[in-house]
Amino acid sequence: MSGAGQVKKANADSGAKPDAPRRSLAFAAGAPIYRIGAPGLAWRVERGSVRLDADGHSSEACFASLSLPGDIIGSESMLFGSYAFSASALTHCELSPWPEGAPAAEGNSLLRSLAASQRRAAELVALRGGEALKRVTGLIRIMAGAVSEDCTANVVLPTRKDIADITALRLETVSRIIKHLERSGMLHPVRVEGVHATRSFAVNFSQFAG
Amino acid sequence: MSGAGQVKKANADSGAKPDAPRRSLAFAAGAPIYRIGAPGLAWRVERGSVRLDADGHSSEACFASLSLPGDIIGSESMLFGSYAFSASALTHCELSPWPEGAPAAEGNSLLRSLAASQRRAAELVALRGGEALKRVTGLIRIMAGAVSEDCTANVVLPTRKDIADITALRLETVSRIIKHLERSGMLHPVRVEGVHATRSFAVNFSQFAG
DNA sequence: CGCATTTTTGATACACGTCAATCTCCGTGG
DNA sequence: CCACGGAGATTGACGTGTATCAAAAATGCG
Repeated sequence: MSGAGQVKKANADSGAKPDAPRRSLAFAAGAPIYRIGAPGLAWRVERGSVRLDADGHSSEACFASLSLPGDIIGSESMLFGSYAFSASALTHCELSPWPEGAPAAEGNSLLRSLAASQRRAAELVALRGGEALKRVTGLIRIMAGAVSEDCTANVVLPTRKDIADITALRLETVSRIIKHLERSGMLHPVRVEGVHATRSFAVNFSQFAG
Repeated sequence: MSGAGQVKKANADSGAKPDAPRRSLAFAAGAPIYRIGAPGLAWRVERGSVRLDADGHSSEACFASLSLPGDIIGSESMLFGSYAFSASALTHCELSPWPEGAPAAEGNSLLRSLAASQRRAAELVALRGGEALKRVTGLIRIMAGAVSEDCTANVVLPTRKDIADITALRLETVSRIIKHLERSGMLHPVRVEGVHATRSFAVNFSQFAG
């Protein structure tokens, strides 16, 4: 979603040995990664965030899942030969082919990604109920990842529209809430090269309620 | 949840050969199946519906997932040795140990249950956004399972409270919507032995909007 | 038959959705 | 360098779909 991101794909480590398989691919925020029904590989999200969309019966994509670093996406193609969801980059992200090692003897790896998938699904479910403020702060916490000792972290958020789709709110509501969090001092806009000024924040978790 | 269901467990096929492993276990509506943190097996839902709950930081369980016939639950215990969610019966249900065959060489089976888990998660996400009426009819459609040629099926629904937890609505809202569906002729109460009169319906899908 | 649980119904309030205008940020081209 | 235009974000005013609170009715069970 989020309209206009150009399809800038790039090989992340172009300096690698020529015979080695590609290590990872980078996608700009908003860029499509793969489309439902298309054939392709499974991927591991190395950095950034990815949005999965199910088949909205018309052309409008409907949000299905969120994937963060460590998550596996597109594994259904190993079974069906094609993707069951569309994927697009919520923020700048890097993916690497999965599984990386031997294709067999990965039973435990599958089990791990199954467990991870279920935990992520439970988090998503939680993000779509309860009051709007908690949904948005919940998403921010999940996307922030590692938090330093002083309860501080940096986040790059998706567009307001994408946050709205994830939390089942409206973009205007999300905008109001994020502005409110800024004014409360929980979020500080941070300018990062190449990232929209409205999407990169320093978060102060000590002020978070939950 | 739905409070009071007693813990009536029973071996479903008590007449089986004595040396054969247990085939399946039955649970009454509302009965707890296993608790988060406890050790145990993975199960396949054969009939009925199961609710999974994550760790609500106080004692109140918070809805995490819904499992229907064919779904695998508790597979995380194969990895961690204990359950990551609590499970309880939404309706009368039967479970059988999983995997049933040889414990190894199940790679494909894991892949299938991973794909199924992701599809189910996407359905759940869809049930928690949009207008209340569509959420409830969406859940009814999912729980109805097989639909006959004349667009008719039978469903046994969970309590209003459980439906509310699944759809992120309030129990009063759910009650109003179901009554509305009854009066519109989309739902007909059906009395079934052993099931609460307010939870068993014949559904007429031809009158459903979506 | 009487109690506990679940469901239904009503009245009212508010959080969020909706509609619409404006503003900021950026890239593009004159 | 500045005018222009588009995408995303912000803000305001207003409406409404659900939540909330409260009480009665139905259902199931001992």
